[in-house]
Amino acid sequence: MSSANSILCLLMKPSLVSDEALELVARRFAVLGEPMRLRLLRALFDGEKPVNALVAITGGTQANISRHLQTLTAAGLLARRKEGLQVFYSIADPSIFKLCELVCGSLEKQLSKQAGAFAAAPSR
Amino acid sequence: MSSANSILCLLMKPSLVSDEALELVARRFAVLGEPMRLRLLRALFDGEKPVNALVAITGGTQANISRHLQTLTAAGLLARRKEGLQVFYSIADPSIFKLCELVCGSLEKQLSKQAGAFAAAPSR
DNA sequence: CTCTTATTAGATTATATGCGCATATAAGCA
DNA sequence: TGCTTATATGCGCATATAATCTAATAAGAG
Repeated sequence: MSSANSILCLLMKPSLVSDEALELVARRFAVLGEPMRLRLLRALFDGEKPVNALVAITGGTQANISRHLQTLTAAGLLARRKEGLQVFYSIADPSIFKLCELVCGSLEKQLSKQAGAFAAAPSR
Repeated sequence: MSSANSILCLLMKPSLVSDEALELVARRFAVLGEPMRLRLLRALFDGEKPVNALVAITGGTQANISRHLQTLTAAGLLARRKEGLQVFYSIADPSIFKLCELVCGSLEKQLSKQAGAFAAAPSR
């Protein structure tokens, strides 16, 4: 059943996606829609790190970082591992990688097209 | 240069993604983070439609739909074509399809795993 | 030109959310 | 038991943005 639904998704029939599912999707995108949270994900791309390291890397306040980590974890994107005083976070959902890839590629293409509109303007 | 950057992206080195690029990515995710905008995209998955049709399908007010269409167009996700009195919108960025696929799949997996945590709890 | 229809734009309000401060909890150590 | 470090959270402010209302523009018909 899960795979059948997945196949529908693959067959590009999102009109069959229910409104509830759509809200979940929107929520996930919204979670990814904050620069600081993306910075955290970027910092975690090469492996798990404790909170204090993430605070140092991102330059945010400890409280703010903790909140964002909570948001990301609640969304199922990060995993939490406690070891003594420290808490280690790591990326739990590998789909993040491809998402980043896709959006990066799309934005690149879009920007280079816009740039080309200036440089390669025809004899119009 | 563009392709080199793309390759870096493909090689999973987002730590090299600049903060500026990261803001752009966040913005794109944020645009996709509103349910009504996803409903508009869903309505457009099978081809271009005029605004009044989108208003009817989504059930939103005309003014609100217009604003969201503007947001999506400004983000480069939709294309606008005017024909007489009507304005037709269509999906301009095909990466949307794969994005939806990825997130849908990820959420599906996540939810079924959560469900399984209840049903298939071992003899613990 | 005037009327009608389709779409967009401005202004306003309501809601949500990021951030920082202070503090609370938790874990280890003396 | 205190003391220190690491992390989490309650609260308030500022801001961003979604939704609604009221017009304003644009395009065709009479």
